[in-house]
Amino acid sequence: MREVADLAGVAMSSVSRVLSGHPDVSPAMRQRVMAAVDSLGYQPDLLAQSLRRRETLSVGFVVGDISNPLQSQIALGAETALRSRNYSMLLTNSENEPALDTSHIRLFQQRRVDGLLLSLAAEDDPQTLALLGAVETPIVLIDRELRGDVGRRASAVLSDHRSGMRDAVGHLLDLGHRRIGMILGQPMRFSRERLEGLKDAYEARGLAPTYAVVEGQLEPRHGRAATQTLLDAAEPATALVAGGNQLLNGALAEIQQRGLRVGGDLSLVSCDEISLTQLYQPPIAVVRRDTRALGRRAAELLLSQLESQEEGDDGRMRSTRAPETVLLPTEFVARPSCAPPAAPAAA
Amino acid sequence: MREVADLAGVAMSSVSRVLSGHPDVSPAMRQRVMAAVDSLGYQPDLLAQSLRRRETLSVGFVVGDISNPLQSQIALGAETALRSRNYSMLLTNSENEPALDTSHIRLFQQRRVDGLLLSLAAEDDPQTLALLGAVETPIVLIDRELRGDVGRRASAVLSDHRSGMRDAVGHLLDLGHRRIGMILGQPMRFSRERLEGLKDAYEARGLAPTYAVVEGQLEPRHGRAATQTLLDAAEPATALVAGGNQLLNGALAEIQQRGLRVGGDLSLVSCDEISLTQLYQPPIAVVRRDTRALGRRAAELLLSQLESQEEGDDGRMRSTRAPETVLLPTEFVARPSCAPPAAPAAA
DNA sequence: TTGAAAGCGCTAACAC
DNA sequence: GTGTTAGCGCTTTCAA
Repeated sequence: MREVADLAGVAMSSVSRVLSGHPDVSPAMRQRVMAAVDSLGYQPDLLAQSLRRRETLSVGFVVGDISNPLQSQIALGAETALRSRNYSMLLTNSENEPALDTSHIRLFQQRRVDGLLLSLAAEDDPQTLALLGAVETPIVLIDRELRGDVGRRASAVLSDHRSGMRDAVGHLLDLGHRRIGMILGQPMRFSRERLEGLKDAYEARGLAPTYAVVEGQLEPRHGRAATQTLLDAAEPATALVAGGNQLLNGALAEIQQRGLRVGGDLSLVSCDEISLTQLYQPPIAVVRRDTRALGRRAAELLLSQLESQEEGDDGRMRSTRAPETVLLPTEFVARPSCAPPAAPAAA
Repeated sequence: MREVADLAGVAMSSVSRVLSGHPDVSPAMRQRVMAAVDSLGYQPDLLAQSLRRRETLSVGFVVGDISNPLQSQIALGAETALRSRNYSMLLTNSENEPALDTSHIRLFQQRRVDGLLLSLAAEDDPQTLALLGAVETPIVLIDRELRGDVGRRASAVLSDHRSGMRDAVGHLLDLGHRRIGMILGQPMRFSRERLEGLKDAYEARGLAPTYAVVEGQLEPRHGRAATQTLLDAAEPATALVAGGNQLLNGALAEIQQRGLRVGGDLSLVSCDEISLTQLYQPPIAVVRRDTRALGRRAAELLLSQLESQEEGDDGRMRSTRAPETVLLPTEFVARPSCAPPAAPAAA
């Protein structure tokens, strides 16, 4: 920048003003400076700019595992939205370890990110909650719900898992299934809501709670083990609901191993659309949602917090806008993986 | 840091030395400083540190579309490796637009990233090549090959698509297929290599080149359209090779629409393993590779360049290590999606 | 071994 | 409208 100023024969501050679009600059000055900038191919140093301006135009995104299609779609939506407003995204994987969540959040703070997008590994990790309580920047939780002050101070985008699952289980019940087996992941909001949706459907029909639920990790191994459990029970499940694509993978592996026909011997519903659910034969019914929009809305919530910031008495920036929680819909899509039970339950 | 120094009653420079592990610090000093750091919960500002040290411990990753499983697995591998050496990853999507590639690379430069991990949208975009020619930091290309000086100055991790495809097509030929239809993406290295592998297999058996190839974009739409083309040809293909998971999606959609049985009416091979290829009935043969290792090796190449840097005469850092190119294997996995043609070709 | 001082590249008062 | 100056938070000579 020094060079640009010299070449243009003006002060550095003038160059700075031109480049940052300050209103009080004469056209002549703008001309000279821009000419010098072009001839030198000058690019401002965002690092120095950030240090001085006290904002980095960067956002930290903590995700469990970016290789999971669900999460990478969220990341895409978020990155695209952030980029459209000139923010960059720092991405890190927590490997579903709360301890990594905290260390990454700490690192992002040291990098002075302007905000945090969090898809946490746990909703009740004390370390994480304590750390988040001390975080100064806006936070947006993605499909997570935190208790206490932290939960109240953070924005969030949530999916309405409950209503989609209510429809899904309702569909199975209406087909005649009574022993429905549900495979869930970690005890977080999405699991609780799905379970509630399941209960809703039974209750709405005045049916006894003859379902079975197996909780575990959102991993294929658990999907497979849970499927075994549910199929080997005294009263085997006639329909399975997999609470995520990883669980579906495990469930399908077990189903195939046993030579069961999906839709024939066993009905199946999964959560979140992936190419497998659409192209499997028979196609697999899903509770789906717009995952990309989930990421996009999360970024938008964060941006709206960032863009409504004012300098507080202590010199720190504080958002003037209250945190928001957005609930995005889910939709049950019936497909041939759901059919009446092979041996119909007594009506 | 000022506060820490005051509390400990020492100079800021001493605090700095303690924190950055300078050898010449007395144990007493270390004690005092660390006590102050702990009591204040001080966290160094990485931004200021970066500005001064002239390194950011950050790497820019430009990817076409992170929601693509292939690319998100690469990203996971890369991020994990970078993180293990304390680097952070800035991620951006080019949406397969060369123009976005360049603008993102430019942005990353302004953010003073220490290096670039690039999965470019095109291998021959003049703007991109010109820009890369001016980039000072180490670059690692991911499954891309650039011509000229730029290509020589950059490191790269490449997959050996050719040999895996040679085996795949060889398998189809040995089953009796002669009209093999190949669906490829953009004209980049991975497409060229796959085509070469195809040719290799025909030539190795002394067969006439009775294959058909359709090039296009790595998108489901192209996969579908190409499948139509290949199946509606005067001499319809009896086996299809899809050069990527997006193409497979489109191809399968068309195959199902036509009511064709994979493995029965039509043999099928895809590239890169996804849950669909493993769990489809029948399972789909693939040319697979360790995508996570691809990302990991890319990050490792970059790190080895970064860690062997020295200050040049002009004050800039230059790596003393020559760029490396690593070739990673692919492996053909035969599966029931490949079977003898319905109407066997004349032997 | 430690401290004082300069400065990374930029912006924001403040003065002219 | 433009220039001068101070300083963001840190590291790194240099001198003591």
